[in-house]
Amino acid sequence: MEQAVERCQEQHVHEEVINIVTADMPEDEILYDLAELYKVFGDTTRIKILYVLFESDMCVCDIAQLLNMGQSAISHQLRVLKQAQLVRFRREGKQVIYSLADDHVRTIINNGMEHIME
Amino acid sequence: MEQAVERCQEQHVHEEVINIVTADMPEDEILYDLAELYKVFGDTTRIKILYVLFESDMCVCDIAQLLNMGQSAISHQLRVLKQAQLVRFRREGKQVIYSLADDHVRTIINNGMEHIME
DNA sequence: TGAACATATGAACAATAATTCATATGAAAG
DNA sequence: CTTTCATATGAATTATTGTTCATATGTTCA
Repeated sequence: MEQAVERCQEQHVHEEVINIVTADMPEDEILYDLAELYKVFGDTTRIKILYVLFESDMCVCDIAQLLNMGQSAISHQLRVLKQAQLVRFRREGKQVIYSLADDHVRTIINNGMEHIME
Repeated sequence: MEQAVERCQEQHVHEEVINIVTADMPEDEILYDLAELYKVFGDTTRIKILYVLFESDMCVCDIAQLLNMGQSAISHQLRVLKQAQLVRFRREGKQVIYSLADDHVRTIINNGMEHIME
């Protein structure tokens, strides 16, 4: 991660710009969290799970069935989604029902859709 | 990727829901593209590059310098951003100047920010 | 309490990806 | 046309991640 500063022969950015960039760049921790969030969206299986949950709360087993995947794989991915606070869950008897955490999920996915649909 | 269908003892989702989910789920290719797009945002270095370009168009060397990273690493990541159509570039003499492709980038990043800032 | 079902979890393996190093390409200036 | 500077690219290495398999946890019902 550490690296010697590389420098153009002549510097091209104005001092002013450097100051603005440095001032506006969020803390490393925030940038890290942001990247972590997008990583969560960066997997087809998880995207599919979210799409399923757009329509209806659902138990693990039914999600696995709908996506034609193993229960364990879905469970692992649900954990990732849970940690990112994108889904919530409640127990109902033997089952665990998952649902979307909030509407950010829809917003974020829709924005992505817009971009790739150009 | 292929997997035997796993099925709950009793099926819990209504037939109706299955139909809706199946109807509303985008093509696999689209879901793949969507995941690919988010993967691009899912890396701190690329997020930083985008933040830098929010403020000003910039050559590779200056980006590397601002982020205190190697020229090669930045160049590799710019290629990824370029492929995702998130940045554009133009040649100016010996330098290659990169800039944001469009405003989706800001929108997407801002949405992510909102989520993690809760 | 024990059997059956639903889910979670840890280890292992395969696949991806980020950075570095070395080098190639390409432009400009002498 | 040769040197220098800016960038791109391929190979190698290390780190990360998704899925599977086996098994543990936890709930219900007989």
